[in-house]
Amino acid sequence: MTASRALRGAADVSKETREKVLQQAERLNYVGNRLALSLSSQRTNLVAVVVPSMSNIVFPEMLAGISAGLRGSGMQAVFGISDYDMAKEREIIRDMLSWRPAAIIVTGLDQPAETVRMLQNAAIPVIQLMDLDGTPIDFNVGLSHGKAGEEMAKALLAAGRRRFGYIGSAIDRDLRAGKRKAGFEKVLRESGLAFVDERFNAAYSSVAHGKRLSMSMLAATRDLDCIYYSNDDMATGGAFACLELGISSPAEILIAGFNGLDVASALPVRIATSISPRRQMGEVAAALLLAASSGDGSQISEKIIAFTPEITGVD
Amino acid sequence: MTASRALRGAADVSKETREKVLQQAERLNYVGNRLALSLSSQRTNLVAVVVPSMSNIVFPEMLAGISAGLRGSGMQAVFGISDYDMAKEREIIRDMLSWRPAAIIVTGLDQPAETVRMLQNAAIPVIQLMDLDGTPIDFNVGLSHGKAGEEMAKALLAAGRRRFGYIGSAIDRDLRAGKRKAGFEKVLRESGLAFVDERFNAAYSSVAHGKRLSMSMLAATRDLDCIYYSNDDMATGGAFACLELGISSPAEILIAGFNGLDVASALPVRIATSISPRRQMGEVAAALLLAASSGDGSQISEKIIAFTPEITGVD
DNA sequence: CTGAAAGCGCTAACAT
DNA sequence: ATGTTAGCGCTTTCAG
Repeated sequence: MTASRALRGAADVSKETREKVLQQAERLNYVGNRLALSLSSQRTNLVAVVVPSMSNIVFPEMLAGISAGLRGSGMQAVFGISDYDMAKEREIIRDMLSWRPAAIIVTGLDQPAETVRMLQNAAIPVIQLMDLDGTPIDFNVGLSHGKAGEEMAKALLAAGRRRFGYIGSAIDRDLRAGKRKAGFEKVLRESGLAFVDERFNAAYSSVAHGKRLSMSMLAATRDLDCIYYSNDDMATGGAFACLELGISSPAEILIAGFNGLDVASALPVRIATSISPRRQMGEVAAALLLAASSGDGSQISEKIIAFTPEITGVD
Repeated sequence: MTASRALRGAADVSKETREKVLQQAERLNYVGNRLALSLSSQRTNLVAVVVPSMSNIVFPEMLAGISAGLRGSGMQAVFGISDYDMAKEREIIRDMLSWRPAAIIVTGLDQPAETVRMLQNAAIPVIQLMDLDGTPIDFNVGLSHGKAGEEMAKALLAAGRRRFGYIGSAIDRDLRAGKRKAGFEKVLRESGLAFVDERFNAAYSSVAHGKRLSMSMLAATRDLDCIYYSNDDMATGGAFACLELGISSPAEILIAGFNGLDVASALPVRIATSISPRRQMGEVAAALLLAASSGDGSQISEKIIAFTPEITGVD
């Protein structure tokens, strides 16, 4: 018992005893057992996080934000990858909950009812991250992808663009990309417009797919002055296609994406994008959850924290 | 006791009883407690993984490989980010070991002595991933970065390149990039050559930094026919710089990187790169560790699994 | 096929 | 300042 106290730096241990304990611990290469600690104390330092993918840099960046936001708090993030599969996500969450995490962070807020029930039942802070379009279970940190699509369409229309193409990927699984497209289309419709051409890829977004689909669209028609992409990876491929085909961009055709990736801003052609603060969202989620589990709920004023992506490169 | 058996599908439970247990579990929204399970059974399903960064897509891809390789095994990966900081890595490892993981995967094999001692003391399979240049603690899956640098230099020399520049980032912390550079330089030296110009960035690699450093190098001298970069992110920035400056690449100046990123292969200019099988390395590490902890060590023939990166785009 | 006993390594609460 | 007791929720082992 005294050793236990000394090891975790409790107050009521004589300096002398503490020294001895620490010394022996060092000598024996003692490593505490968190399983026992957590089981006994009925609390863990685990934060479960579920992301849809690791192949798109935005999720790792978000994880880095969470990890950084948690640093120093003693909390430890545990990650699971759902591959954009709701059934897989449910199993991952079930599995993670069995570790009795202090909180859980999931991507988006389109979980099916059973997953929602599981999450509610866990009786821990739940944060739904990235998206804002839907009904949150508990906390919600993100941006409205529908609105992001709308705003981009408005900005492009204001800049005089009229003939739009759309290029996307796995639109059935990447729900947030779908919401952006829907928002974009809504604004187009309100101006009596529609996409001139649409091309999709069954697989997930990548620069190569963006380029390939762009090449095929541009081979079919040049009657375009803007192409909206599901994200910046795809858009980067579009920029490459323009460069290769000698299409002057943005003059002739403006490439528009979403995320504000590092690579997009360095591109030799200017592209339009909405900058999503994914790292910051992760940090904010971490801060929120720290506040929530510190018991002092009083300092939490809002359960929903909304970000607005900044649009750049339109003109 | 019977419930415990029924829940984990043990054989010796009557069908009838099992049904009843499962039904009640469902009704009560029962979620098992892994803390208790692991404490009691003296084993966990956790695999600790430490990576240096989440901002470079290669590490998330490696994690995705590990995660995929573990799927179905019941094992769960837990990730920590060291920010290329050996002291931080040590603390993360210490922390992770307190969860009594079944195995641990760390990036590279340049851990300081104290970390090595901790790892050895843990008495679990240790896999050092990505690099091969050094003395492994236990298992080692990766490629020789020194050799990768050498081979790239040889290939470039064979293709007739002679006047080389080097552009890198955080070379003091990214040891593997340093090994590639050292290998490259060694081969240059053997041909009586050396880098004409070198530029470094204190921060980590990014397309933007690659572009910036390339612009400044190309403003200082054009007496180059090849620039070797610390990796493909930086090299992509170099390709962008060439495009913007109207330098014909690869004809005039060839851009050479490392990793074989998706974006690099779609670039409108051909760049040279070594394709590192990072996802596959993750999968192999997972398979290895599964074999190692299944107790059946007999099926493990090699403790060191070496990959050879394929060089592309040199000519 | 089911149950009872003991214990995993730790901490909370209560002595001393 | 240190020690004692009980128990976290499960599994392992041994009995029935």
